[in-house]
Formats: sequence, structure tokens, C-alpha cells
Amino acid sequence: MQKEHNLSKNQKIIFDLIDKSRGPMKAYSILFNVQKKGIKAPLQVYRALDKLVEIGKIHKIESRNAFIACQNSSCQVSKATVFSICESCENVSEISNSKLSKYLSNFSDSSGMKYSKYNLEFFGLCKKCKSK
Amino acid sequence: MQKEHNLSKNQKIIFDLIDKSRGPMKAYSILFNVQKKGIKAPLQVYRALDKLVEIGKIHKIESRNAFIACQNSSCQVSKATVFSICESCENVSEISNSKLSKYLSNFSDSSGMKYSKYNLEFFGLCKKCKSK
DNA sequence: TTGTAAATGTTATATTATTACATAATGTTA
DNA sequence: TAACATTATGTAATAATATAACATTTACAA
Ligand SMILES: [Zn+2]
Ligand SMILES: [Zn+2]
Ligand SMILES: [Zn+2]
Ligand SMILES: [Zn+2]
Repeated sequence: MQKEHNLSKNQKIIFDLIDKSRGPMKAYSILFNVQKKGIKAPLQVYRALDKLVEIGKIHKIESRNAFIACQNSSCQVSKATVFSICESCENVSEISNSKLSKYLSNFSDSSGMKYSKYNLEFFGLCKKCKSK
Repeated sequence: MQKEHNLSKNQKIIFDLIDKSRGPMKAYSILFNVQKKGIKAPLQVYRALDKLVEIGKIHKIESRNAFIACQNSSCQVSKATVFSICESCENVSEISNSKLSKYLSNFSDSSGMKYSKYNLEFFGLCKKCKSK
């Protein structure tokens, strides 16, 4: 049961844009695309992005400084994320592999650290790009 | 057997600084610290960083836009990295766990993607910060 | 309805990273 | 050694990413 978050006006505009986009979007590209809807300043974009990340509707692809809609309906928060990134065409997908997730969520080592969150990015060539 | 890379002047200055530092360093903090050694421009720093990452002497902590010396003598290139990051004190360590590395290096899914690289960042509280 | 938290609007600025172009050092091969 | 290619450097300008500070408004619960 996923908590229903009532997105605010700006949050909804920005989420819809990212959700419809084919790939990850960068903050200033988002800004450019929503200016006709009245969102004029970077900060308005970043605030919405922060909130959307916080509630798990989108994730940040750290190595790309870009944002993608959650492709995994069970992600309530962005605290256990795995992505595959094609280094040629820059296509990004969210991987949901329960065995991998379980393995990572249960990971612990001798450092005494308590891990509450992780982000994993796999890089390589997608099917299309491999065959070129 | 690790290939010996003869670092250039700037590469050496910047690697030594990062290597001596207690934690990850940011590019402009590096710049500030090496100005007395004649490195005056951001680009000089970024070029050295790029090279050092390429040969695996340092790694980039993507979520922090910061750079850390490789703590794992067998890392010849930055292509299979795992870090633990304390969200309170920002302490970062490179995790070298052969079981985990093997698991991740062998990971494949049904997407048809061939993975050649990964970066995993674990977040949590370190021992010290937990007990505060 | 009053208080509080969340969201918005706006301007300015900080931080991170790259482009473009010129020159110098290094290493390889003929 | 001469010629060539590769790698590294220097410098200036600018692009791209992200936050600080402050004023106001909206949503919503006590
Ligand atoms: Zn997700
Ligand atoms: Zn591809
Ligand atoms: Zn390493
Ligand atoms: Zn800590």
C-alpha cells in the first residue's frame, strides 16, 4: 500500500514532465521545458526535485546529474536504487531484482556501520549499442 | 602486478594532496590547496583528476562530487567501486569485499546489457555517529 | 481562527565543470 | 637525430549545476 502523496502544483508539473520523458532529464532542461507553465527559476525546479526524490517518485542518477521517474511501483522512497546505464546512448533503466536488492539491503561489514540506503549504477553497452 | 604509471608534475601534486587528505576532496578545494604550487586554473585540476580516475589512483564519489585516493591496492582502474558514506560526518571508505565484488561483477539480467563497470554507494551512520 | 508546516516567488550568488586555443614536454620510429 | 605523434600544460572565458536569503502565500490541523 503506497502512501498517496498529493503533489503540489509545481511538483506535479515537474513530475509529469519527467515521467513522460524517454530518458533522464537534467534540471536546467526541466526548467526550460516548464517555463511556459510559469516556473521561472532554478530554485523552483530544485525544490520540486528534492521533494519528488524524497518521496520516491523520481530518482537522481548521480553519475549524470539527471532525474528519472521511478520505474518500480514499490519504491516509496529513494533509498535502495539500482540503475543500468548505457555509456553509448545514455539510456537508463531502473533495475528491480529482488535477489540483488535483498543482497544489498542485508549487506554489512566489519566497520560497524549501519547502512540504511544504497545506490548502485551499472555501466555498459545496451543491446542496440553492442551490435553496432 | 600493477602497471606503474609515471605521474606527470600536476598529476603528482594533486594525487599527493588527495592521498594525504583524511577524506574526499572537492575540486575547488584541491585547486585552492595547490595554488601555491603553481596550479592556477580549474582545468588543470580537472585534467589531472580525469587522468587519476582513469588509471584508478583515485575515485570519484558521485553523490558528493568529491575525490578520494584508492584505498584498495588492487584497483587498477575505477571500474568496480564500492563506498560507505556516513551521512552525518561524511566519512567515506572504500569497501573491498571480494564476495560482494564477485557478485556485482557477475551480475546480469534479461535486458541484454553487457555490464563492464559499476559504482555502489552505501549510506548510513558510522560507529561514532551512531552512538551520539 | 489561529497557529504551523509546506510550498511558492524572486533575486542574487555559489559551486562544479567544460570549451577553445596556444604551447611545451615526452616518447616512438625512421 | 629528425620527424612525428601523443600527452601534458597554460590561460581565459564561459557553461552547467546548485544553493542562500528573504518575502509571501497556501494548505491544513488544533
Ligand atoms: Zn524506483
Ligand atoms: Zn545504448
Ligand atoms: Zn579503489
Ligand atoms: Zn559518522
